[in-house]
Order: sequence, then structure tokens, then C-alpha cells
Amino acid sequence: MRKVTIKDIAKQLNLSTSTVSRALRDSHEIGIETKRKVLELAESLDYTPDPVALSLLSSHSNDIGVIVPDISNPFFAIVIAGIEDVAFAEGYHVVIYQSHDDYEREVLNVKHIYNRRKDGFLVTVATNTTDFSHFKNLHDKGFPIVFFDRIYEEINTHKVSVDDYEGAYNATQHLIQQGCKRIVHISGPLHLLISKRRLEGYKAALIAHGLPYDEALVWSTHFDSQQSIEVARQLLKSSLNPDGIFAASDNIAIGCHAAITEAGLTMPKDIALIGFSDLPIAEMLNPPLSSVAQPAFEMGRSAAELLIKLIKKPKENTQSITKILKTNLVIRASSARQPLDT
Amino acid sequence: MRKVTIKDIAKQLNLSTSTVSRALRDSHEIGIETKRKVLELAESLDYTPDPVALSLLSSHSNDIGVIVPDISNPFFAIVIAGIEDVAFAEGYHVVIYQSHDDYEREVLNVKHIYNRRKDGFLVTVATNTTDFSHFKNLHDKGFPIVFFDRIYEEINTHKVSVDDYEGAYNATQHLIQQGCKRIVHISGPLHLLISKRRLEGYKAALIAHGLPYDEALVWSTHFDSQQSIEVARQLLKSSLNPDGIFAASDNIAIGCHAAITEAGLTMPKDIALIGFSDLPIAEMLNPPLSSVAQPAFEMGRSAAELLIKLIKKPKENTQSITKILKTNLVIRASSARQPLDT
DNA sequence: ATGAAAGCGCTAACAG
DNA sequence: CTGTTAGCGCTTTCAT
Repeated sequence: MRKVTIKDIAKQLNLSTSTVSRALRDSHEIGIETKRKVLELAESLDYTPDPVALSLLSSHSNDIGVIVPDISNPFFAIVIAGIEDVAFAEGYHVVIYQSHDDYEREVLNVKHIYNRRKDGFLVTVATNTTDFSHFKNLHDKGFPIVFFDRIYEEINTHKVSVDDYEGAYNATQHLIQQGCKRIVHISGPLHLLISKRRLEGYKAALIAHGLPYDEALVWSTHFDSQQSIEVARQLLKSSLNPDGIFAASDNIAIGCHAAITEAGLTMPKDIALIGFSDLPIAEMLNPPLSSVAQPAFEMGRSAAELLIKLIKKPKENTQSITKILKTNLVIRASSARQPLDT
Repeated sequence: MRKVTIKDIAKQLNLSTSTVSRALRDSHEIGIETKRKVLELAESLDYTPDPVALSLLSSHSNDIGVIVPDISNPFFAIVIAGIEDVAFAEGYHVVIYQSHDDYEREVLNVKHIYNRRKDGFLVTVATNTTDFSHFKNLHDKGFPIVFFDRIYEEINTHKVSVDDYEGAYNATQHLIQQGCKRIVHISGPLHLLISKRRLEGYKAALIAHGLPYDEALVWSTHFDSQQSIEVARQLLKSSLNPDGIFAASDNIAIGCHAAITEAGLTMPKDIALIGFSDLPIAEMLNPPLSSVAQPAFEMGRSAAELLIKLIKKPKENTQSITKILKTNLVIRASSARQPLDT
């Protein structure tokens, strides 16, 4: 029960493989009658061209890779949905790679992508990546790469991110407007650009509203609710007595949310809480979690569009584009001390 | 800056490609000295064999596919982590496919897997799949397939699932022991085997404890929190007045949790709630959600092990294995009316 | 112990 | 309009 090949068709029709090949690709230089016969037989034999053979021949695969730390993070799952949305429409298949935030794994992923002749890839870099030569080398060879979310600025290629600074500024300002005076920021890993920018936004908002910026109020953890609940417990046990928390991600916020509840404190009365990303789970919490919405789906779409542009017209895309998407403040009960307009 | 091939090595060493090939594969019929030179040069040139060429030649790829409805469902994300765990160790790469619970997409995924010469695949079938011929055809050709979670029983191949009946029985019994008299079951799509079995477990527990089984108490929705919050709202508005809810999945339970809170009711006093799967988010909710824990990671591991067995020794695996994993009742505040032992 | 040649499935010059 | 040839990168008879 072998797969049917172009040869089988050629043999049955007493044609050469090249004629069949051309007929299948609807070449103009093939007799209308021959074409009909080939197409018909191909149809009835359920012929499909072998992508592997094509791949060997043309050194591309119509596959694009995407590297994320972890697909179980809904933010990335949604970004991927956005990527698939445009990729699928353009005839590309998306192959997902998980780095598990590990540098070694990321390097392996990149190699796999290159070896398997993927047409390009999208990547949000692993937390502990400090050496970027695996990206640089491929980029220098002209291999199409697009960075999103956790971008690496030093490589001259397309990038998509959100306005982290502004989002953080708005979140912090919102807490201030709710009357918070001692606002803690729980940041992600501080060497990441997105962490730095969110911290900057937090700082700027405090200063703009005449509140002191105090480093003791800045805590840091991984983007992970299991770890952040620990950090939040510590925070609540400390003598800092925060009356507001701006968490750098919803996963961190979820950990805080649980820790606050566990400690018998009330949101937003005792502590007003706001996260970042607005994951679907945010509105399911009790009380529902305020958050800075990131257009994750749109981020995926944009990144994929840019990558496909790069793949199709590498010449016209030497000028690299950096797309910065807008965030949107979503206020819910975890932070709203005044009744919400509805 | 092309990739280095076996030809480059052959040329530089004045050997034939076949000699180089053999030296690289450490064939015994190659001079020790020649072997050394080849290996050395390959190393220094950073030669890696082209997987695509290998694939064309041998019609396998060292890739295995996995088809899930949706990676943003943490249950599947964890199963995939389990799959990757063993696959990676065995030298396979896992290619993830999302069916989005759509039959057409699933068929496309299966075709893609077959065409790209994946060595086999693992699948949990899409909700609305009723025609299974795309699986059957491949299985008849001897293509390695393993079903997990939402299995299809009619195909004689390995399968991995959990004891849904027992899990549901235990969950329902637990609610009964908490004093619940009017226990609603919110099921997943009822044509799915896992839904049926969970329903059976629910039913059996009621009867075993002398409570009536009332069809009006069985509701059904998709495995999705957005949809289930709507269903739960309806339920709470109805005149059924449940004092306990057994949700067929944690996503459904999360929707219920939010709707119950929204309605100003208290868990577990007014309504005791329990879900199924014990996703990481369960213990982060307020109050924390009781759930029937499924060994998702283990499920992935088992399924991958079976698939790899099937790939490596198809002859020895004509007898198909069905592995049924045990669930584990995790009681938290959403259902525990008596204080918990700690 | 090594090389030449064929072939995996397909396309693309180059000939007619 | 159609066939022949070569080649993508590699392995594998079959010679030598």
C-alpha cells in the first residue's frame, strides 16, 4: 500500500515523469488533452506530491517554526493561535517548539529548525539566554527570523512587542488613583527587556504623581504562578504593608491573588491588585482580576505577517520593522475601589 | 554560506561520498586512518547530516506528531510535556498539531503527518469527529497510532486513558458525604466516551447512596470556561437549586466557580463544587477548587512509550494495549464542608 | 578497503 | 508539446 508517485501516473499513461509533473502544475506547454488525463488519474489515485522530496529539491518546506518558553502559558497559546491564523491562510504549517526557558533547549530548537529546512521562525527568547549567537549566525546567513514579546534588539530584523512602558504606567497610575500609597511592583526576571520597561513605566508613574520610588518595593520572580505565590507570601509577611500591587504578568498576579486571599486580606480594600496580559482566566477569579490587556492574538498575527513577508521577499525587507502594539487597561474588582461604571 | 554536505568532505579528502558516508556511520569496513580523518574534518566543518535527505531515503523522520484540540488547555499542555519527556530522551522530536476540535482540521492534520513521513502520532480526537476513516485508513496501512484521553475504541491499537468512571464516582460520593442532596452534573459533550463514563460514575454513586438519578440534573456544555459560565448562570437562575455540582472538567468548574461567586452564593456552604483534572489553577482559586486529579504528565509519558514501541517493533505489537490510569480525589475548600485534616 | 552507480520523488534545464 | 538528463543529500548494492 505504497504512496502513489508521479511515476505511477506516468507509467499508467505512458508519459514521462516530467510531462506529468508539468501537467500537474498546470504548465501552459502541455496539451489540453494530456493535462486532462493526468489530472483525472491523479485525482482518482488520490495523488499528493511528496513534501519531503519537494523540500530536498527546493530547500524550503512551507513550515515555519515558533519558539516559545512554554505552551501551557495561555499568553503564548493565544499568540500561537494568531500565528496559525495567518500562516494557515498563507499555506504554511506552524511547528511549535518549547524552550522551557532553557538556553540549551533553545539552541537545539534553532538547529532543528534550520536543519529541517523550515522557511523561517518566530521566537520569544528564553529567560536565561544571554548568548545570542545561534540567532545571529542564522540571521547573517539570511535566514528569516522575527522576534516577538521578549525581543532581542541587537539583531536587525523585524520585531513585534507591546508598549510595556505605557501599559505599566497606566496600571500604576490607576492604582494611585484608587488611593494606593505603597504600591509594590512584582517584576519578572529583571534582565529581560520587557521587565525593565514595565519597571520603568511603574517608576515613571509614581514620580509623575509625586510618590517616592523605593527599591524595597520592587520584588522579582519568574513568570509563573507557583513561584509567585511563594514570593507573595513573603511579601505579605514582610513589614512593607503594601496597599497596592502591580504584577508584571497575570501569572504573577494569580499567585498574589491566592496569597492575599490566603492571608485573609480583601481586594481591593486592603490591597488593590492588577496584572499584565489579561488572560482569559482573569475575569474568572474571585474577585475578578484587573489587568493590562495585551493583544496577544494580534501580536501573533503581526509577527507571522512580517515573517512571511521576509520569506517571500527577502530583498525588499532589508529595512527592519519594529511593531509596537498598544495595551489596554481593563479594570475589574480586584483594583476598583470606587464602584465601576457599567 | 551553504550547509556542508558529505560531498564537501569527500572532495577535500579525495574520497568518494560513499566512503565518507560509511566512515561517518562507523562502518567496520573502513580503514581506521581514513575514518579518523573523515571524523575530524566533519567535526571541524560542523557537519550534520541532512534530515530531509535521510527522510526521503528511509521514509521516516524521527518526528512524531501529537494532535490535541487546543494547546491552551493546560491539561493537554501537560500531557504534551509528558510526551516530550520520553520522546526527547529517545531522540524523537514532537510536532504539535491543533485540531481546534474541528473534524476538517483533524483530517488535515492527519494528512500532514502522513505526508511529511512522521513516524507515527498520538491523538485525542476532536469533539465533533464522527467519521474515523482517516484514522482507520492509516492504521490499516500499518501506520503507528496511539489514542489517549478521548480515545476511539474501534481501532485495534494502543490506548491510554484514565478511569473516568471511578473518578466521577469518587467525586460524586464525596459530595454526597458532604451532605449534598441535589447534585448537578455538568457534563462535557455527551457523545464523547469520557463524558459518558463520567456520567455513569456520577449516576452509580447517586444510586449506591440511595439518591435518585434525575435527568433534569444533568447539564452539558463544551470543555471551555467561557461557555460554561453561561451554562452555570442559567443553572443558577433555574428552579433546580442544586447544593452540589460535579463538573466534568476543571474548565467547566472554573465557569461554575465564577458564576456561583457572581450570584452571591458561597462555596461550599450553598453549593459544593468539584471539577475534574486538577489543573494547576485549581488551587489558586478563591476558594480553592476540589478536583479529581488526572495524571496528565504520566498519560503523556505512557502514550509516548507505547507509540515508540509501536514504531520500533511493529511486529511485536499486534496485540494492542489499553492502559487505564488511576485518578486521585483532591479535596479543597470549594467542596469541603467539614474542616479538612491537615 | 574503497569507488561507481542507482535511487528515494520531484523539478528544471536542455533537447527535440 | 513532450522526453531525456541531471541533481537536491544521502545510503546501499555491486564491483574492484
